[in-house]
Amino acid sequence: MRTSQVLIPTLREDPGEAETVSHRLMLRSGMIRKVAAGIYTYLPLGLRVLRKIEHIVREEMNRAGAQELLMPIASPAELWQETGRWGFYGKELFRFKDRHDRDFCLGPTHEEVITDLIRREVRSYRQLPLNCYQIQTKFRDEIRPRFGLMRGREFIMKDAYSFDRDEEGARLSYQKMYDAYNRIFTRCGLTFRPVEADTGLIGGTSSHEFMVLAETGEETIVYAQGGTYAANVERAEVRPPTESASEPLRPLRKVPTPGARTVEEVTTLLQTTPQRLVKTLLYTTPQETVAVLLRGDHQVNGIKLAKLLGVTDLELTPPEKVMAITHAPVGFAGPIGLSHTRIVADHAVKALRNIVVGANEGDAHYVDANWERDFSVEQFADLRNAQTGDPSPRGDGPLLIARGIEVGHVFMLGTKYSQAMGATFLDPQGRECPPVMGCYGIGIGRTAAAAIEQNHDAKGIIWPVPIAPFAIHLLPLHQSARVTEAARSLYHILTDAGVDVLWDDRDERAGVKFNDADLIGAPYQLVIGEKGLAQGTVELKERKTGTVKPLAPGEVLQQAKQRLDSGSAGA
RNA sequence: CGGGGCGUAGCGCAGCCUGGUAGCGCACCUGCUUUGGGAGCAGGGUGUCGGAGGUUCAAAUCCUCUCGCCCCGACCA
Repeated sequence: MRTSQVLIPTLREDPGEAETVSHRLMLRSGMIRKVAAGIYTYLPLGLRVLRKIEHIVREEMNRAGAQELLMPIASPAELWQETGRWGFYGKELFRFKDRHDRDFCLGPTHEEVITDLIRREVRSYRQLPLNCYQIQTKFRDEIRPRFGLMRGREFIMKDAYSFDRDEEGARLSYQKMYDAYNRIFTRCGLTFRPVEADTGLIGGTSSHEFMVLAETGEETIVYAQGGTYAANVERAEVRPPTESASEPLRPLRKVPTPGARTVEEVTTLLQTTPQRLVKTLLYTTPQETVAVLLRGDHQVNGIKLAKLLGVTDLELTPPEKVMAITHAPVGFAGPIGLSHTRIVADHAVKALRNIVVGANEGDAHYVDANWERDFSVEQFADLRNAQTGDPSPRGDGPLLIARGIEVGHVFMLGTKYSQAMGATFLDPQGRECPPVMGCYGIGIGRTAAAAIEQNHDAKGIIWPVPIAPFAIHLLPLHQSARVTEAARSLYHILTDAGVDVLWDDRDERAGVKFNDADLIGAPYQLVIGEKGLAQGTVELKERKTGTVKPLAPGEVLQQAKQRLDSGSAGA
């Protein structure tokens, strides 16, 4: 393709609206433009990347035995009412009425629609298993869209739904998708990791998220160094400590700690460590307020806590209410003398002796407090986030922390939707059974964004070969007939051989072309200038390393092919 | 939804505090020169100062309301 004939409006300066690397570079390289918050137009360059990713996804989904179909983006309220999600989903579900005043929504996901189809069309176990997928635009009216394609309101997603005769079959379908996802992200040239994920409110037996590893990732994952265990920190189990402190109990004392509210302030003042302090956090649910005890250096895990309490709504108790309950400002709450409030504690607290806790009065803490002797705990549980150095729950080494971007999610659904919607088939014994379902998503645009987060430098994007909008950026540096002719000739040789070439045929200076090429990020640049041609060479330059290889024009095709093929290993 | 911030030329910004002719850089158009990492000179066009009210002789600037967007937290591909 010629630059003069494609709309690639590159920006020299960073747009003010973008903070994140991928967002900035997508705007600057002319891949996307914003239409409204979280809603974007994909320009030719951006669309090419999406298509490349979609192509890989299609191939691997088909290979895994899934079949493509396409569901509507609008669906009637009735379907959502059947599963209760019309009421449950909240404002994220974009609702509207048609001219007859009937309720509709834009599909944020398609369990209802696909299950409706299956209940109509599938009668017999002989028709199962079945795995249907689509690549389609989804709409979720996100509370806060951000980071460009990373979290849009409108976004392109591959979603697949499997239907099986039984649990065993469903596990198999799940495994096939798990394997397919591994192949997909490998083929995309990404460094990623499947991690155990929280199953959320949907429940179910199994769920994995596919995380592209990147510093800027929104998710925190933990993994066993050298081992196999990896999980989203939301889910990662923390085992109770195996040993308790054995030092003798010292008498409880109250000490003044004026103005010391934070763990750091208190431990500094009392010359102790966060490991010997227990913080008391008050959480409020629709039913009650609960005190949660955690070791000073540990972070509460809201999901674990919500599960323990059996609620979905949970928030830190506001300061006025903390004052009412503890008779002290925030920062001085403690378990001693805290009446009428349930106290739960993380396992780690049980193992401690002679700890520092708040005194439930302003500017004072207790030291050498001890569980059982000085205060009671209703329940010990795993309530904290795993952190670096914690033992892996699988016993395969200490845990490390990394950041990741969730690009895919595979999920065992069980019969939640099939039962709710009365989808059944007849098994060999003639009994009516609900199919066991799974669902599997991949964010196409987010995968593109994640690829940029993972592959860029100060000058721009460095696309992995398999998803690059163009494999080679052809850069004639001069307007002379000789250079132009050499460019034309190489362009045709390469494109005829099936290589995606972007030919910068603009009348621009070398610097402009180089900078745009670096920004757009084709993995290779083919530089043609008078200087080289005088010696009978052109230059093949690798974007990632900057390595320049002088070549005779006749060698270019073979050399380029060789590099591009090795760059897309696994394809 | 809570907290913070921003809306001024296509893009990036200054001007606002202390009211008085709307500016700078880039981009764009014309010409000449230049041409291997975002060229130089000369000339040129560019604005409902996000919107609506109000105060004032006078509002980009002060006040009120409103819309949009960005960033930080609870949701998710």
